[in-house]
Amino acid sequence: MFFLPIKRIKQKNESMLFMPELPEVETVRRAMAAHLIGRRIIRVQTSNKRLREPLPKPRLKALAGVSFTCAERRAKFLLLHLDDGQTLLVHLGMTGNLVFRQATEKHDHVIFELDGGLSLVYADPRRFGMVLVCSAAELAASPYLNRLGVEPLDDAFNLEFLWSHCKGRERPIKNMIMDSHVVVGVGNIYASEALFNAGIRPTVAAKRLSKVRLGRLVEAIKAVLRDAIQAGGTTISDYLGDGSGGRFQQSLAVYGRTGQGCLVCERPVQAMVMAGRSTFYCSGCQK
DNA sequence: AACCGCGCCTGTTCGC
DNA sequence: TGCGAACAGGCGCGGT
Repeated sequence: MFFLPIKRIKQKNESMLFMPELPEVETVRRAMAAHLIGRRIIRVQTSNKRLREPLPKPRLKALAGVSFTCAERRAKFLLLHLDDGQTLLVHLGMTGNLVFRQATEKHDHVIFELDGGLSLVYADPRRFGMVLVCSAAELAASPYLNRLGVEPLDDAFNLEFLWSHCKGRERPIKNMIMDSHVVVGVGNIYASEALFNAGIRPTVAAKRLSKVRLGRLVEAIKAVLRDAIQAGGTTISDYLGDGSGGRFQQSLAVYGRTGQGCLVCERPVQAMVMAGRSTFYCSGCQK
């Protein structure tokens, strides 16, 4: 039994909040690839709660007897392929988690009892996530997957790509990089962090940014996501070793640090709301 | 066409 | 002290 390393964000009050972004989802995918593939489902139990989509209970329960063959990630979706040709399409939403454990907890929504006595649990207190069963045809036609932008860590996400999207666009650069039809997996936290690292103020109109600065932003996005995945991957081996449930913690330069000194220039970190989302930046380091 | 704001959810924290 | 409001955010959708 082990725990998955979901990043915990420190709030003003020192309490912690789960927030799966792309690095966390990739970390979960790697854990599934390592420990779920090849296992057979003995029985499936579900809650009666509605997630983002209603749970397909009959189709979930009908999975008894099939085995997991492959774990993929697309954006923040997990694609857990099965040997009957179907795929579990899982999104962790804001508070979802896939974890191996025996004891049932309050917010468990799907429990896959596996051969070997292990259980895989989908838990999600705020129920922003989803667990769907898709045939190959349904997966290929899925509206959730079809309109997604490029993967930020793919070569296709590069300066030319971002520049072509920013050209002539009035919208703020933060909204642009958080638009999943453009580039996927850049959530609210990493958007603020990447813009800080690139020295770009989140409010700047996309079309005002030079190619040089957009190039810095592309690299900052890739770097912050790569670093976070690296850290998540490190903790996986840790908690497998001693079962202590290691937690991946990201050191954040601006996110959630309103009023605290910038780590570079010591000016107080500014907070504002953009497109309904809290946004953080340093007025000294970001222009 | 481009792009913003809303609503879904619950646990935690804040203010009165 | 108790209770309601505010807040956290991914993402599709409706509206401008």
